[in-house]
Amino acid sequence: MTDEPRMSDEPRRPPLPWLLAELKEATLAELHARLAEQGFREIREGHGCVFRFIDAEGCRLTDLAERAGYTKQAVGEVVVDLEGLGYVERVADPLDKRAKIIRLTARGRQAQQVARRTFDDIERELAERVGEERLATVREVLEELVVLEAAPALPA
Amino acid sequence: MTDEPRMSDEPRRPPLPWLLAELKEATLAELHARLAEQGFREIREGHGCVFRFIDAEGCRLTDLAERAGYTKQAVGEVVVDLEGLGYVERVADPLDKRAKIIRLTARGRQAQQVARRTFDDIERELAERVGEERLATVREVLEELVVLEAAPALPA
DNA sequence: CCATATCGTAAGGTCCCCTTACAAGGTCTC
DNA sequence: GAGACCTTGTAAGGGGACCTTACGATATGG
Repeated sequence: MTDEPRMSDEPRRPPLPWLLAELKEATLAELHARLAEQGFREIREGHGCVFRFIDAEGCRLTDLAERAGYTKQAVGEVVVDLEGLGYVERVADPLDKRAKIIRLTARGRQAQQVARRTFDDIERELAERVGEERLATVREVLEELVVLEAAPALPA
Repeated sequence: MTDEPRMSDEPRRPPLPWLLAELKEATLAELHARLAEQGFREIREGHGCVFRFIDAEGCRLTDLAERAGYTKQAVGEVVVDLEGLGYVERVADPLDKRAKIIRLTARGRQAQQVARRTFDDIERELAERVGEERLATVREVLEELVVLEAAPALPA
């Protein structure tokens, strides 16, 4: 193993979190640029927690918040915003008068579909640039590490 | 090549930007946790643009801002903050009365050193978990993509 | 000497997320 | 059923990390 302790005159390599953040920013910027091109100019990064986690028949704010790992207030604001933009609608839950069912509108579903396709497109293009296998390794490693990180305590 | 267009009933894989963001958050949280353990509790993520880019003899705000890719105002606020915390000091530039030289204090250098070591520690631990080669691939691919992304136009 | 560029700062705004607090509606127990 | 107790969503406020616009003070180059 080449285990040189790093000479102090050689340039430091970029911190891993910075690399991760940069690529995240780049890919996300690309996503939103392409969404904008296709008519979804008002969609911002923060809206993702709804588009990503909402289910097809709709669900409650509490569910979205839990899946996204955010507070209900945070997601609530996003939902209000998306409702104003016409991507989402809220209807009273017939089974629970406290709750409201949040559902994608037709336009919302369209946006979701375009976003998903675009994510795949972007990832495919990255694979073309660095090699399919290598990018596959990146995804695998990330998934492993993120899942591990997300399981801090074993269920009793 | 296994090129199945993804059955609509199989669960969607997590978006790449999300994986990147998650691992970034996890590693950065780990960094700050370890910094806190070692007495650098006040250091926050936003301070990184100074610790990362300042040079040993100190430099000007403008330099920091350019290296970090932020505005002078943004970095200026960080510098004020770090000065208040005793990690940085500002001295008048003898060669230019407009400018001030920003330098790490002894404590600042100590923090920088600990942070750098900790970045390396964390990365080494990740490598132990997923395999040295695989993590090396991750870093290589990230560096390639980030560098490519950062060079949008060829210099004339 | 004067136009112009650069150094840092001031003031205010945006985005994305959090905490604390609460009213309205469910649920469970006796 | 009548409380006690949990949920559901909202209101109000705050913080961190950035940005834009604008400026006063110094440097630089005709």
